[in-house]
Amino acid sequence: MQLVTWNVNSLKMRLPRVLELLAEHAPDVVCLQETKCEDAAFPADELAAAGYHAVHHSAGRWAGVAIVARAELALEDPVSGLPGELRDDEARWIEATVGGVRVISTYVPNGREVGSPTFVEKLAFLDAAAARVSALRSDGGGGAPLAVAGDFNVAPADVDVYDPAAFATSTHVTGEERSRIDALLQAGGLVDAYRVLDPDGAHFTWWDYRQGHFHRGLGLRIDLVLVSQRLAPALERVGIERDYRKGTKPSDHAPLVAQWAD
DNA sequence: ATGACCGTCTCAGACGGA
Repeated sequence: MQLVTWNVNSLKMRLPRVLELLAEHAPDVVCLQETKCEDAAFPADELAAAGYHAVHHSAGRWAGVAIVARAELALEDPVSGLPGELRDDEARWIEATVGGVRVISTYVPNGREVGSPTFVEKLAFLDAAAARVSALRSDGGGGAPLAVAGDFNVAPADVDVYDPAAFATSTHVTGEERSRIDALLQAGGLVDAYRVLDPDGAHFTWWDYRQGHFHRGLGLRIDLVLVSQRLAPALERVGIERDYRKGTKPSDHAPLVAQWAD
């Protein structure tokens, strides 16, 4: 299976680049974040013309997540929302079973400032995510493996940050956030798929639009695909498609592609 | 290339993003 996760920063603005990705990679599944797309405006027809269908969780102008799959692959048992999240109107979590894998697309709250109300919401969201993957792990009757993909808004280690000193007082790097990523992995029996094949490399998935950060190599690795441990030996490729951060109307995030043998 | 972001909702400027 080939799975892509991509924070598109508006599906409406990014649709040409999304269709480009579908044509180039022909992925089985694409997890999208920040669709910023009302239900009525969701581009189902354009995706269908490309041979894909989708389930979508919308909050209107902000956030929004979707799971897109090849039309031949059913999107079974879709569930929107995360039990225990403090803001259940923000559309940050969606699940569906695709090809025997329980796939989740998530957009973790940014947190803005350490200690702010939204930072508290971010930590609570990560706690709720850990509880949810623990439940999915234990009650999976058929033992469906998990793929939790999305924009976690946490850089798991200092190597995932272009300048750790510059982030000394920032969100995305605190012990509180990183320990919750570790707890999420533990709760779900998951591994960070990117690190399975590249244990040490400094490679990023997000670069600020401002000040030429992309061209200066100043980014963060905050987009992750977390897979059940039993999938780890089957991983064939986990790569960041940097070219999608270039060209006409790029998102500030690059797609992350994970491929494993079925 | 010596300056410097993008998208949303609304229509000049706020708000969110990380």
